[in-house]
Amino acid sequence: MKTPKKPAADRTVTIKDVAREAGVSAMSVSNVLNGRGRISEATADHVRAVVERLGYRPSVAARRLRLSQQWTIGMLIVVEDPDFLSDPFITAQVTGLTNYLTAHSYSLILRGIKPSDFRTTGLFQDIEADGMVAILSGEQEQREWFIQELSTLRVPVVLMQEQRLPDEADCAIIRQDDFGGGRQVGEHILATGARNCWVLLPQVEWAAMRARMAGADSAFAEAGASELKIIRCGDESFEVSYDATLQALRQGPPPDAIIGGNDQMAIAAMKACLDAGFRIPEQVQITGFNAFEIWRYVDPVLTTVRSAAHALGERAAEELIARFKSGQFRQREIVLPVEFQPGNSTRSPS
Amino acid sequence: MKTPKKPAADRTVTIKDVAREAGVSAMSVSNVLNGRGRISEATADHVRAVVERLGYRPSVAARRLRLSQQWTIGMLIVVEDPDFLSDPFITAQVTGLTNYLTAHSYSLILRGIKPSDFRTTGLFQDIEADGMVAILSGEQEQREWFIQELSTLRVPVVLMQEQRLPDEADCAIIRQDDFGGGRQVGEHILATGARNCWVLLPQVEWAAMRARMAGADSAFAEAGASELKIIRCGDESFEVSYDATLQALRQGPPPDAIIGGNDQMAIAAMKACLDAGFRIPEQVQITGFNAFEIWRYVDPVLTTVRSAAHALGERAAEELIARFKSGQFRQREIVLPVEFQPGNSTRSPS
DNA sequence: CTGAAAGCGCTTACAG
DNA sequence: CTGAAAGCGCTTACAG
Repeated sequence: MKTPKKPAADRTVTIKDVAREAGVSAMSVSNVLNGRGRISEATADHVRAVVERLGYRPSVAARRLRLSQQWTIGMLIVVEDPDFLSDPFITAQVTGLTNYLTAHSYSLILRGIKPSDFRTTGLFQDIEADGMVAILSGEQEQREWFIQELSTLRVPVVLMQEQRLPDEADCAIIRQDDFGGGRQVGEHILATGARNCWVLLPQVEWAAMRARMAGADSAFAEAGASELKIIRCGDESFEVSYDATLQALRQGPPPDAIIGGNDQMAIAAMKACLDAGFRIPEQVQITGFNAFEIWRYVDPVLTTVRSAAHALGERAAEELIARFKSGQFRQREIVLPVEFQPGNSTRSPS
Repeated sequence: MKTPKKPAADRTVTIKDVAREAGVSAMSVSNVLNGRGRISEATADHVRAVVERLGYRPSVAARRLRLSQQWTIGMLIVVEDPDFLSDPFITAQVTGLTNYLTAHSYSLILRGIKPSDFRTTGLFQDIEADGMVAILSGEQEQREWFIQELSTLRVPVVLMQEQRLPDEADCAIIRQDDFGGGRQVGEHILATGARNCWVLLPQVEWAAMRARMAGADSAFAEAGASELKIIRCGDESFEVSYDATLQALRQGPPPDAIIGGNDQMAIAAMKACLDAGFRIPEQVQITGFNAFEIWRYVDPVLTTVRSAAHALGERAAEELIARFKSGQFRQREIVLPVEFQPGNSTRSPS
């Protein structure tokens, strides 16, 4: 037996095949499928039947080339940690983004990049998208450099959690009210009578975390309380935050309260305090930030701030799609509210 | 003043522009850029300089159409929970996948789909990718239906954590040794003297979770211990698992041990036991599965099984890319090992 | 209501 | 070593 001829079914079915089979022109098929132009119902039905029978699926690549539109958003996560989705604050943003995009027939291309790699090669230059969303970390100067690089793609850019609107025109920032949340944390702690407080921050700072601390700081400054003492952790991991807290506790008297840069760090600090023999919240109070699922896992339940991460992602998608339609961002700076959420790791205000 | 003419810089720079500017043909530019054909060094350098000066960026869409290759993998996550990235087991797989793909110049399109939506419309038919990776949940019958639908895309498919190799030819499954891990958990618990045990499972089962329990079950059956009692939780969330455990505890004597379907559920069960006044591990032992960061957050530290989630994602990408090159999967069923990790939520074997 | 032609921006044989 | 032509699979004016 000879090698059988490649069956027709194995070739890609194109719009021409459908047209030929249906006895119409390719453009009629296109019109039927896209609901454009005027086509008689009879023809349309017939075309649809042939499409179904042949299993025709339009080529997205051809459509993209023809219309120079990609129906795609690129999401860039620029963090040092290769396990870039381990932070629930990031995953919630990604989820919100992709859920909104899917509902509006857009695709999401997801990519994590290390800042160090970013400098050497354009690791996102091959992403052909109608717009980009980026989560940046690191120093201000580095972030500004990223933003400039991003602008070379010549597509609209939304920056998540960036605090300062860049000069680039076709760019919007969207963030939650970290400063306000931090301020509420500070006020709450002050109201419990705490005065001497620590702040737990990672070496590589997030702009958002800095804003949280600035908020707490402003409350302390107004109240005339002593300055917040910064405890630097190598990173945000449980282990490192735990060790940093324990070491700080060994070097002197404990603080009245520890303000964690996020929930993860706060929980590590809580464990460190407990292991060092302090009672929470009687001796040391603890606060976190973000209120993701883990915040309930600990005992006592963490006082924290409920963040709008999922909403941030959704909103980014919404604004971007609106931008595509109107030609410019309707708002270049968007701030979503956060909600203070008292737990049992702090005392009731006296 | 009249409307200024659209500046040249605003038009997309094509390969023709570069060719004209460099005084060569478009194909020479293409050859220089792709390192194909024989081009004199002098010409190549000149072309590269012009590319740089004009800020030329090749059109991926055109390249895709021409070569009918997408350099893109689609990742489909079919779960009921719209917050589909909240499970660290899933995010670790996604991260492993995209990290490997990025390193090999592939893009990842990420999409979460509800099983219910899946049935009605092809929510992934518009994804034009060279291959697909899917994480499926739900009943066996439903998953089989998904797999069939996926095969209509006519691209290679890798199924994560699927236990049974489907009939579809161009399809591979990759999973970790959940059965073996579950068996080790069972053996460990039996060795501590526990006999009367519960198992915590969500209503909507994961094939992997079922395998874990089957593993534990086999150890119990061999030892002649009493059957594992299944406690059904509405879902995997902290709240629901907590409530289900508490309710079960109220209805009769506590078990010697509770085997959680994953870490999250185990931690919820642990809290429920503690809140009900039981000591862990003296009165009730607890085990989880996966060993993600949260397993350390609790006290006592959870006995669990370290999973290979990140490696699963990487491996999926690797196998898929190998499949593109060779024309067929080199292995259709891949099982990665897991590692039992004893903590303090179980007693030492006596 | 329907169709023939042109073109989106590339790359692959095929010639020279 | 270099180039002119054809074509990937669509859709958009433009005619009829």
